[in-house]
Amino acid sequence: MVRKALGGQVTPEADEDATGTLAEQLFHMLTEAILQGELAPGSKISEPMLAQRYGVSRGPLREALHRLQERRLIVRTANHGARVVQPTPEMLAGIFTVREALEGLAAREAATRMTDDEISALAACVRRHESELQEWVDGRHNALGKADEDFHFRIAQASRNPLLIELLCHQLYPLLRLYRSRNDNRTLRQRALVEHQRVLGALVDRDPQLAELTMQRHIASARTRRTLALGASVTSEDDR
Amino acid sequence: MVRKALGGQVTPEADEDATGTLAEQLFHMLTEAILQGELAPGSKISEPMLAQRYGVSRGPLREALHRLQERRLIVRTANHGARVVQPTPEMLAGIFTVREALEGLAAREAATRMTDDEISALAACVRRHESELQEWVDGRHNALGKADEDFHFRIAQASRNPLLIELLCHQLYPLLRLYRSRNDNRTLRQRALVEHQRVLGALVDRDPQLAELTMQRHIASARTRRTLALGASVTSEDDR
DNA sequence: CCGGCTCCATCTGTCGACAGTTCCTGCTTA
DNA sequence: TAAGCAGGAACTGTCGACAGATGGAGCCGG
Repeated sequence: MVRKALGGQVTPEADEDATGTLAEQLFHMLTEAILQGELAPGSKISEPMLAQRYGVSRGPLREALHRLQERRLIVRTANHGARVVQPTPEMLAGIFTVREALEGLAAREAATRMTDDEISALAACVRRHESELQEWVDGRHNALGKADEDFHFRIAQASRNPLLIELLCHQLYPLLRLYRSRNDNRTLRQRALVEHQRVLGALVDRDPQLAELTMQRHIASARTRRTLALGASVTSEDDR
Repeated sequence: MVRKALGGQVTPEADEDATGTLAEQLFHMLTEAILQGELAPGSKISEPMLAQRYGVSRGPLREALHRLQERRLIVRTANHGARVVQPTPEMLAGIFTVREALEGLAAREAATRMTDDEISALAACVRRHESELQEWVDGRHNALGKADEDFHFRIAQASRNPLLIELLCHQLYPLLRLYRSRNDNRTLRQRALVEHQRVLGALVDRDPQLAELTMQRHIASARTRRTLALGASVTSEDDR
């Protein structure tokens, strides 16, 4: 009956979802809606509108909104309502700076804590990434983005640090998806693959220092790519 | 009448507090109550009881609880209620590991971004710490703890990274206060003062690398002190 | 023609009440 | 006597409704 009664172990894949309570479901639905772009960045969130749209009352909806506020996906001002967060280049740079530190830490910890099975799974993940890159078809970049995220997700899990896992997987990665748009071309992904292989190699060698360094350089490389590609994304979009 | 009617500019210092809305007030009150120990770690939270205690309805209270859940100060399970988070030595170690990375990053960024005035203020903070240490009186460790936190708080602010500031000041530092108990003696605080002076020196020299390293060593040193002092606090773990 | 004021529609914040579930208590029965 | 079951009390989850506040439309005066 109880689904997450376990105390200290973290299931590597199973995300919490469909927990039964409406507020929980709404929280996940709204998170996806924001990250998918269904709720436009900067747009105002009307509680009655959303309540009708999802067929629920305003009570659970407001509870979900308060959680989204803590996740920095929406901004609430008293008596003015909530707005979807507006991504800025400065915030993106800040996210990558923090990510470089945290993912480097995760890779360093993973180098000593990862099991052989997990390393094998990670290697398979990289190979899948590679094969997907060979049979490239435009319009599939969505699946590729997931393969990339899966790589980082597995390393975060292998750090065995619940707080670090939470910060990376549940806070930084979602925020990054706000910026993940049409800036994935083949050259960049090939570059990312090479860097992933380097990190994997360091993990196979159980070399914490090298794992941290290769991961940090990978994030830094991704930052320059992302910020450069973001140059033309000045959205003139706004509504009040 | 309108308190924060401005639209696009964010006030650099003013923290949200006493916003008028009950859910917001409750969120801060409950945060303080948990961190102060008024709500015992691991204890169950009864919504009707808390609602009566603060003289509000369950609606705003539940909204505040959902925010606390995202801050990892309480744990909620569906249809079972909420419990104040139970600190564990493993979690403490994880917090310090993350903190070492993030505060090192903050110190590195602060070395180049901090203004001269901010450095002066930080130096004054360290001197105040020093003078308080000289006129030591037992029972005042609470004020000293604030002085220490103020030091790290200022450096975090000087990183100019909103996400980093949020993670450190609003997530990690509160979590740390859960463990801050009666383990502050004079020798340890003297040691901390010396380390603070080293970090300050690196910042005065505008040396990012040295600032990061001294801060990381300071956190690591604090970790060993804290975890050692925590040896006897093995609370009999159970619930449910 | 434009600036300011008034009134109103809408929304957010808050409350009380109802339904479903869980846990505890007490009784029944082997 | 102990295990199992039924009943009820209390709590969580959810909903609809009311009060205060905000923003805008429209009117009036300069």
